Amino acid sequence: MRRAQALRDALEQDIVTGKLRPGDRLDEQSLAARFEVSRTPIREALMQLASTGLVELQARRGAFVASLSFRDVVERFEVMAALEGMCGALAARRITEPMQNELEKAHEACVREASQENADAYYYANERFHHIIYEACQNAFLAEQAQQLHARLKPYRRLQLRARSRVANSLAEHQGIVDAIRAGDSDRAERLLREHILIQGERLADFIASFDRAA
Amino acid sequence: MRRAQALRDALEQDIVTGKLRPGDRLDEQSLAARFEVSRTPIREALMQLASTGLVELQARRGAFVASLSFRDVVERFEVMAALEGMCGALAARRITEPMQNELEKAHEACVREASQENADAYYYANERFHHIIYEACQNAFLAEQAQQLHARLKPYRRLQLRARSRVANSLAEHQGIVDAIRAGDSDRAERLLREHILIQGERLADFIASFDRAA
DNA sequence: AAGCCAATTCTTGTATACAAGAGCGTTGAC
DNA sequence: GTCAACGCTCTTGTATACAAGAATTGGCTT
Repeated sequence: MRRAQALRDALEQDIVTGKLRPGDRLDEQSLAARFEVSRTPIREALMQLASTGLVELQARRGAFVASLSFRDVVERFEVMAALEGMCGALAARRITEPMQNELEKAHEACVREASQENADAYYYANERFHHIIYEACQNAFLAEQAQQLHARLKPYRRLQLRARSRVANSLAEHQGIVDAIRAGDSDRAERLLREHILIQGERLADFIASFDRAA
Repeated sequence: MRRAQALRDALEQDIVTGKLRPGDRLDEQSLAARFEVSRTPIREALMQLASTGLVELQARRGAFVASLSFRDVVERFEVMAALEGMCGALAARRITEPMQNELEKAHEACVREASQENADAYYYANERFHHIIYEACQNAFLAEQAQQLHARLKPYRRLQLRARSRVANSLAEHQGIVDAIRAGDSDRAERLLREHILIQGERLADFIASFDRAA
């Protein structure tokens, strides 16, 4: 009945949306009761989530919603930068004409949404822009890895979009990336994409630092 | 009793060493009988292996030793190149003095083993060299990702070491990498390491191509 | 009164029993 | 003789029962 898969998605949703918060204990029995299944599929779902890093399993102590330290997050942004840079470099060499068109349309959508001042809509347009680059690199494994890490960093990426100026800068960076890919300039595409991500990490660091000072 | 973990390691060993071959069916009952445990920890181990990509789970059809297509392997070498490049770039900026010394000793060990014509010993010396670079980047997540992919590519990397000239070239490349890291030249370290890996992918492609022609 | 030890309880980890779907073989009909 | 359909078996997926370790609480000692 493939229940475990559905459970995995449900729990993932709860974690990403913040319904379950970092550090929360994930008791097998309670979850089993809540979803009206036995502990077996619950355990499967938890292990799958652990493999993606959303959940932390402590031996004989149970499962907890993973809480990334500041350092953990910065480290992941660094890796994300490397992966996206590689995607960009490969995309610049390998992108197909239809994909290039899609990329430019996605960029235009970002510009449109940014002017509407709708943070959520802009976020999704931005997400689509990046996903197209992942696909365009013609390396399914790389695309999958990039997408997985992208998803993992989702809650942290949203934080730093709140700064108004960041959106404007982000759009300018996107334009440069689109241009580099269209020109087939893989070195420039890689460098721009990598910086685009690293800047996000730095902005996040600023945000957290200011938060810490306020507290 | 944490049996699942031990089972995972045992199966992983069997797969990496070739005792279990790509495409082999992993029957839960047989494995349970062989390891004298119930199916439950076997299933846990299989799912963990699936998350690392060593095993492929087909719904309601069971587990199989994952067989990577030629394309899959090339894709993974591309990603490995990006990750190792990043490790090198960060290591050049962040490596500590003791780590630098360890790296140079590891390189010397490679040179020594290469002259002995002992393929296995060289392989392990080479592995240690790369692991030191992973650790030296001071990014635990990146190091973990690199190590995991490195392990996954192990069987394929060994293939291309058979060409004698490859070992000599590999040593020369290592020397360049050591120098770049010592000099703190992150761009050069990144480029050299990336090429070092991409060359392996290409040599492997040559090897497979020649194998296909012979067949 | 405070701290430590022990016992009980609660939770995870494993075994076994049961359900359901997929594959395969056999048999019957054309 | 061949093809198709039905049923059986074998395997996975889920539920439940049992074992073992961890935490907490209560009592005892200092």
